[in-house]
Amino acid sequence: MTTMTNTILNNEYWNNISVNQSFDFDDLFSSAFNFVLPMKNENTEILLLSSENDHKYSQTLPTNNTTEESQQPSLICGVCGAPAFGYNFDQITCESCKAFFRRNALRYMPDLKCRYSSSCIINVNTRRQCTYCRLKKCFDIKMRKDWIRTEEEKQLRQLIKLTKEQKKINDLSNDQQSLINFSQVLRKKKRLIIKSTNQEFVPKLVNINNH
Amino acid sequence: MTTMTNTILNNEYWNNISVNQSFDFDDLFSSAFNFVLPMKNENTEILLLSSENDHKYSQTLPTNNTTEESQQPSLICGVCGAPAFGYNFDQITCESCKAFFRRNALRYMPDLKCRYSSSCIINVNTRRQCTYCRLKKCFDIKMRKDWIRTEEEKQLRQLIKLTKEQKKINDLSNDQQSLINFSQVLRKKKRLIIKSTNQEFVPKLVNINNH
DNA sequence: AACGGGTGAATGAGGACA
DNA sequence: TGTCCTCATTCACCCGTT
Repeated sequence: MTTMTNTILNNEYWNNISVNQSFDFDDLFSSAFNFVLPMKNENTEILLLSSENDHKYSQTLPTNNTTEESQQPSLICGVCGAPAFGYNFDQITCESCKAFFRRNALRYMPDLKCRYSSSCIINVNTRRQCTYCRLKKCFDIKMRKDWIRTEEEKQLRQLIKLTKEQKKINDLSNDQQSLINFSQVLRKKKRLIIKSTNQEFVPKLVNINNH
Repeated sequence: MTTMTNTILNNEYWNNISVNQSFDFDDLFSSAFNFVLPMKNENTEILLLSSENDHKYSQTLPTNNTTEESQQPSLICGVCGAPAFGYNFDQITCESCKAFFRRNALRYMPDLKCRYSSSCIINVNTRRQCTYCRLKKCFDIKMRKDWIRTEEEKQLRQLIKLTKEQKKINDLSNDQQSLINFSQVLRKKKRLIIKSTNQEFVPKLVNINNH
């Protein structure tokens, strides 16, 4: 029954996109949307049932009370509906969807294939069950993957920070003490550099050596 | 970068996947169920009781059990009643029923025909005696066979893993070269710094890392 | 205060082997 | 078949920068 249809749909979809060489997830996504018909998922009922859980969930959460004048408009996550406390990647989301987005938004979509019809309902209870649909929903509500810092950016920030420290030390007198501190910073930086060579920041390093 | 490799690999993979043959056991099962008289299930009460079921997603909750000795809520397997330690395929089960379900849930049901009246009582001692009824009970309590990874999924995961490892190795070998150069640069720089601790070598550092 | 990142215990999937 | 292990993922919490 539906499983069959879903499977076929999925395969058709994936076969199609594999032809397409675009690496832009956004493109992949929009094509996915055009392709997949909204269809009822056999899990739907289960998912809907679980509203009790939702209730319990919101109950138990520490409602940032602090003298109960928590004027927080009690935000809810645009992805899963859990309580949220602010914006993450340009949309109101909970902590877990924030982390989820950070981890997954840059992944290659086909790796996250949905088992069903790419139209899973995402809520607090089901969010863990389908990475594809959760991520799809993140993009749906327009979370910005371009706000995730790249490895390069992270390394750069670190270096800048260390450099600042270094400069501070520099500005101090050049007595023995500062020398000692300095070598500490140097060591730290060296470690950082070595560490960074294990990651995808490498191209930069390689470039340096190629010239 | 390596993403490219991943992509290519993945595309090859997806192109090669045959238009998968979906075995749908739901159908088989529903017919099997029509066949079997609705009978009292000794675990039913447990299942209904299981507002512990809400505990299911308590991972997201701020563990209410804090003060208490975080004793496992002493869960019991919904299939055989043995001690359980968490959810497997969406229901609380013991390790052995988990393994049993993984191994059998995708089998063709008629092969497992019960030699009695398809109403065997399943408990820790009897669970091995009737594969059919044990499996039936698994489905009764709504274990999800669709959460068993398909061959496809397993292969994909494998592929992803291998690709990552490959990448790491690649990066490493690249790095060996760059590391050598880098440490040379570092040494040089260090000498320079020690020689002239009072000057503004800092910008130099930044520049080097920016290229 | 907001909102980036990082961490580590817990969870739950598969696998090996007796 | 059942036990025990490995490993990827999740998310509550915390830190740092702006």
